[in-house]
Amino acid sequence: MKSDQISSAICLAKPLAQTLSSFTALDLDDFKIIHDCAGDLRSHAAGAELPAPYGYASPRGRLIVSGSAAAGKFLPDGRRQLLRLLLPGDVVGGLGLRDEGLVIVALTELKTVDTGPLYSALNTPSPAHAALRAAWGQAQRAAQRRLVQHAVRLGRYSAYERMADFLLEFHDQQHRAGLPNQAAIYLPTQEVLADFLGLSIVHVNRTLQQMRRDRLLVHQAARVDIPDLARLMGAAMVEPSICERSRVRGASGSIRSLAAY
Amino acid sequence: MKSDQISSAICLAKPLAQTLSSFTALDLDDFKIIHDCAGDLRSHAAGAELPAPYGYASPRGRLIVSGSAAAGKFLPDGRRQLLRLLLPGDVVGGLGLRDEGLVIVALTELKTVDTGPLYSALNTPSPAHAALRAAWGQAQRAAQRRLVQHAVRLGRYSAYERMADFLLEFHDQQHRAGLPNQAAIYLPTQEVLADFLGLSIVHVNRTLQQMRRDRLLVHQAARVDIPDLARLMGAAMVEPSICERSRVRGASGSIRSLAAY
DNA sequence: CGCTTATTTGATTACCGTCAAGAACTGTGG
DNA sequence: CCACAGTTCTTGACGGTAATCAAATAAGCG
Repeated sequence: MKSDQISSAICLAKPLAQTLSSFTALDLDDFKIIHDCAGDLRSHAAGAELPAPYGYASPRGRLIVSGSAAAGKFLPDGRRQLLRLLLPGDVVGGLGLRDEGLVIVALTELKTVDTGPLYSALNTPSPAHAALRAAWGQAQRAAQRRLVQHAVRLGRYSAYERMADFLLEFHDQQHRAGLPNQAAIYLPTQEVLADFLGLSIVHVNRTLQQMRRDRLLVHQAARVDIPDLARLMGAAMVEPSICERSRVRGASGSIRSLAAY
Repeated sequence: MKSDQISSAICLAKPLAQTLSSFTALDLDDFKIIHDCAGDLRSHAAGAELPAPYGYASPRGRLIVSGSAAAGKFLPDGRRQLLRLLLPGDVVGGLGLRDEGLVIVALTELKTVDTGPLYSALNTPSPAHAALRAAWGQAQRAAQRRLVQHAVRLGRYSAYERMADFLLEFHDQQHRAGLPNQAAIYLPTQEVLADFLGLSIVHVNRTLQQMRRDRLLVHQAARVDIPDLARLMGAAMVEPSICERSRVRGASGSIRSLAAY
């Protein structure tokens, strides 16, 4: 294998490695497993619906390496409700939440790879890769918590609260996956936001504007800066004290060691 | 063990046996396992919040044998969003969806038992109880599907659609657990309904009245009759053709054999 | 038969959706 | 480099669904 292929593969799997090690510190063997998930690279056009073998019905799961997608349900009259936003580092299908009945659509040009090695490591009950399994379990539980919180938002939060809470969650999701700038996140189109938050596109626009006027965020194109995380948490009714969104720090050392590998 | 104790235990576990065998036909050994779940019977007063060891944090899971409960999240200002309605036959905690961060409240006087034997059978990778594990897995996936559908309802369904879809789901849930009358279901108070459906109590009342006027249901006290299931499905935008709510029939034979046991 | 809890009803408000149209941004080809 | 078509974003006007407020039944229950 040539060296540029290796570095390319590292780049592909890095968001997953970052995300998992944000839950539990991994060792070098675990990173090798993740890094080996580079087979069967596939592209999907923006707006395309992922066929079952590459979506939740994928037998071993597929890792998103670039682009973004969303899982949701489509109603017969054209309405749709998105339930998960999928970013690089997210794995769909295979083990874990299958979310059956959901459709996955590519929001942008999307690339995925097969997760055969990861699937094998998670399935073997051997003591090896215990940390990897632990991290995987935590990631699955985090995804489940997000779904639960999403239902709570949709049922009982106002548009403003809903947006604030979502922005915090998305912020967490993106930074776990390795986004460097601590105060910035990147949003999908307002139409996608509307279908995710159960709002109309017009109301999403007005809500974002209101939050800008309230200095909760600075907003240019797809990039959003959060000048005061604490105030945004206030708007989302998140107790800053508890902060269940804590992260395991110090994993970056392991990431660096992977780059050396 | 005296004979009346046996019949009492059978009665306790029957909703769980019914539910599981509605997914996959079980054999006698499986029923024995379920029937053995009768230890550590506990009562909780109506309105009480279940302490962690008896809710989702229960190490091996607890089976609801009588009464009803709800899992949901409470907001600091008093709003609450319920996410699951728990009936006899439902198991909370232990294996399966842990739904962390959720609180369980007893809606009525509630009795639960420990599920030690079931937990052991599900955890042993032996070929014995394969059917039990399969049924358990399907039950877990059904619960996950209900959560997903709940989020879709909360996000994109009108109050009327939301109520219709919920009634169908609740109908399915109750009849899997063994409710004999095919056309009837039993509802919690309208306040609970409101907190589950993300509506105000007043609007729940008006929505139910409208459905009564539309002859979608006949409504006396907690009991609701559904004269025309197909029309209700239409109101909930459910394709009657696909009918993913299909049931494995013929399990009643096995249930009878348990009674003989 | 009072007490509490649950259901029902009316009046009013507001949040958010819909409709419509213009502005800004994007990439494309001449 | 600019005209263009196509998204995406923005803004205004209006309407409807559902929340809120308030109070009157009705229904369990000791």
